[in-house]
Amino acid sequence: MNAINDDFVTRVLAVVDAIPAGHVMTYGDVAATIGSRAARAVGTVMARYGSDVTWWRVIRAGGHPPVCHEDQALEHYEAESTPLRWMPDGSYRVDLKLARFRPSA
DNA sequence: GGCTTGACCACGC
DNA sequence: CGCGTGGCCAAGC
Repeated sequence: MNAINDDFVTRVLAVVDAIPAGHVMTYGDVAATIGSRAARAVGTVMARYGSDVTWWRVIRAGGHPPVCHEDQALEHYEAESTPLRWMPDGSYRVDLKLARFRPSA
């Protein structure tokens, strides 16, 4: 589209920033949205530049947020009313069926 | 130039 | 989506 977003990192940040409150996207979906399959690269970018975006709206395909940030993300999910699914062993996961945001639709 | 790392995904059990 | 294995892609050295 534009030359202002020709950086891989900038595209990821733009997609994440486009996710509305209460919705989440998987790394693979973000990668596919920018026209790539580099789900891992998306995560790496988030780890470096995620401080400037709503990184908690980007999770894995299993519905589990970053291993070192699950408690941080949880507080954001409660604040954004994101649908959560609590597991019997005390853990939780985002309800992808309800919270998964699709830019294609 | 190539090798290693990484907030991953799809598939099989 | 419980767990383990292989593979794709991009950035850093």
